[in-house]
Amino acid sequence: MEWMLAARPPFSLGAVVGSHGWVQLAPFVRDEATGGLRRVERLASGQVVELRIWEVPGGVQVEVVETLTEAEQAELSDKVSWMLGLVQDFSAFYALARQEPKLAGVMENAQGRLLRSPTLFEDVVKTILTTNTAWSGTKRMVGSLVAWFGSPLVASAPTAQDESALRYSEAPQAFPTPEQVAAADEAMLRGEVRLGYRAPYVLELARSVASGALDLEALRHTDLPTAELRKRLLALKGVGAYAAANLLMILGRYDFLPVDSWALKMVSHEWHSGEPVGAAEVEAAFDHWGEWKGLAYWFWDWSYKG
DNA sequence: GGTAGACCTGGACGC
DNA sequence: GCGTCCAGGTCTACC
Repeated sequence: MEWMLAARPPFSLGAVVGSHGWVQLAPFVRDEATGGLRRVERLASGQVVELRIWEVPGGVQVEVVETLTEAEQAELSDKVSWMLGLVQDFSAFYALARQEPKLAGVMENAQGRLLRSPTLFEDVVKTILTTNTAWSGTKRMVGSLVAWFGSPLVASAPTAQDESALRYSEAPQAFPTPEQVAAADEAMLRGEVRLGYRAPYVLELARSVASGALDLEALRHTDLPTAELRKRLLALKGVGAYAAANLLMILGRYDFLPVDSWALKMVSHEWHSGEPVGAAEVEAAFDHWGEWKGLAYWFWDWSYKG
């Protein structure tokens, strides 16, 4: 079955998919045939489906092979809308960006939305797995986590033994739920999934969410001030200044910059003749963009391409 | 509040 | 093929 979801204009699915590296992380798959997205998703009912999403005039078309109940279809619509930021409004940012040649074209290209996962749990895990590692390491760790703990798209009838046994699978799988990760132990996350020292961070996060002690998903729709929301994120083990800023961007708050080694290099060449700079210089470079500084930084047309 | 060192892995490099 | 070095953010202990 398939259905259409409307998007606030301007909208470009290609711009969302290309907004950052998330599309390269399982279970996201870039759909080369349509320029859109594919993704295996587990529904609240436990059913596992493969979503296909492509752009149509006015929004996106969503397709799954399976027949869904009304509730399941509504759940998927909510997830797709959140992932693609279909209702996000960037008109205030575009009005400011119009004055800045380095941001020329952001409105015409419908830039602003950042691809996000259906749950904040998934985005926090992925963000933790971007820290202190190369991008290839992030892809490997996320892929391994999905392969070990995700729900398979096509499951044979499980036996009692299968239910308790963990099996690595490269078949298409959904991102694991907090409960599925919480059932692991740290040694397994270190030794098999090879998360390294990040293993206890991911495990603690999963167990906090699974036990109900931490309502992470509530932060997706909170009206907390950005500074307070940042404090909540920084309270998560493994989430520091960079990771918190990255997550705030995903949550639609752009007041803080995700300053990493790449940002330091770019700002160094853009405004300091290649001389080493610190986080303060990066912040200063974009401070005048106020609540939009994160987006200005993200879509800046850097002179240095190295 | 600021800083040094440890954490873990994969890739680059030299032998 | 093996060993060494380095890059990549965050945490903890210490000052």
